[in-house]
Amino acid sequence: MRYPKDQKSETRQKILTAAARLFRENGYDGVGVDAIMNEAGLTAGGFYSHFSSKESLFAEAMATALAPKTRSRGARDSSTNADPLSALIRGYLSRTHRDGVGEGCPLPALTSDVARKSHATRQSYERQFLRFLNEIESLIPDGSESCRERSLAILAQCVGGLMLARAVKDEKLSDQILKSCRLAANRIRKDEGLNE
Amino acid sequence: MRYPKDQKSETRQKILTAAARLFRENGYDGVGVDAIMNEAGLTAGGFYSHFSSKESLFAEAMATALAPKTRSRGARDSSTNADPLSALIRGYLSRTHRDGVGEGCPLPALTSDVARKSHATRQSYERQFLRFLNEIESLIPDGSESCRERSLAILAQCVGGLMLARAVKDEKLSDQILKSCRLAANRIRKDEGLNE
DNA sequence: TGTACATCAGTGAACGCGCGTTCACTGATGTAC
DNA sequence: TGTACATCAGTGAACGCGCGTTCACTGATGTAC
Repeated sequence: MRYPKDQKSETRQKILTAAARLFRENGYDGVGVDAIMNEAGLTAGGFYSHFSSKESLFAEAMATALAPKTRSRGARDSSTNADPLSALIRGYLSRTHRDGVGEGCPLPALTSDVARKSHATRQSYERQFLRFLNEIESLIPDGSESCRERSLAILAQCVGGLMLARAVKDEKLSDQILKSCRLAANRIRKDEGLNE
Repeated sequence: MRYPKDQKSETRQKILTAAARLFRENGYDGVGVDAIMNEAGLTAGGFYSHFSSKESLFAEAMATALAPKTRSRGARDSSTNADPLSALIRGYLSRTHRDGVGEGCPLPALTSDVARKSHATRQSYERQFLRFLNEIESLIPDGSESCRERSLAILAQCVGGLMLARAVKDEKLSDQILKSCRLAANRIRKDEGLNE
């Protein structure tokens, strides 16, 4: 059957959304093309009229997961605390974000997968990485010393902390990890510079 | 043929060593039992007289990689700096450690794999994680405030930083990540407490 | 001391299964006349 | 306006391959006598 115009791009988007969630939850090797297509309400065979390979879908799905809808990466609360970077840190290193792998930031979930993939995939990853990094940097008051260094340290603190909090099964310990990393990341945020 | 006594445990050790390296380099799904056995100088069939499954080998190999020989986890230099925790941080977040995945700390390389494995595997991981955490904590001067919090934050900073430094292909950026995380981790080490 | 036998670490072929990918086909819609 | 045809998103079966695991077998060494 021939489908209404725009249906193809909608389908493509559905596949991307399904893939972005399933990859985050199960890793690259943990989901098959079949499962992704089923999740999108389709059958496996149609996949290759939208994407050239599983890996290229993976690269696009990573970008989808990291890029747009400001909601992602751990619900940012609009609570009392006025500082937007502090709010981002609190949202990122929250229980909600920890328990919502499928909707969360792809960096803790997929970075080690990416590191073993092709040049093109890694390049795409790096673009998204830099975009996120710049977002953090833009939230540090202008003119502060060593903005870039502090952004990198905060990002690594967040990514490492969330990944470890997810891997550990003792919930007390997991909560401790989140809390310690929140404190440390905020310390970096507030300090004027990192140099001793 | 029947082999000299002690040969079996030596073989077992060879398999573990090979697995520990190959898993770190390629991830759980990136190496087969076949490749591991070949690396150990054996054929695939013999595997199951040493281990009950690939996953149980994985759990033991993680422990092997994280546990003993004080050399691991990024060569600790015995350089000018006297403080042992500072030396650990410098070694961990070094180019050498970044470029030597196969001999380095398994946490940045294998944590996301572990998070998707069975209860037993995760439990084994958690024991090793705590052991490493205690090692860091023991290097913080006694009586300092919030030792545990600071150890956790330092560990997450190290693990996250190394993982990101490896994933990024721009070497300048990768070096920047290492340096920023070194500074941040040392800042946490030196500060008396994390609470504001 | 010498001989026959039991052991069992390791071999290598085979198995079954799942996965990424391909392909001939379908059939509702858009288009040409 | 109506009819015949072309299109092409999606189907579903099939393919080839690699992987984890199994198993009958091998043969050098240890042990019993």
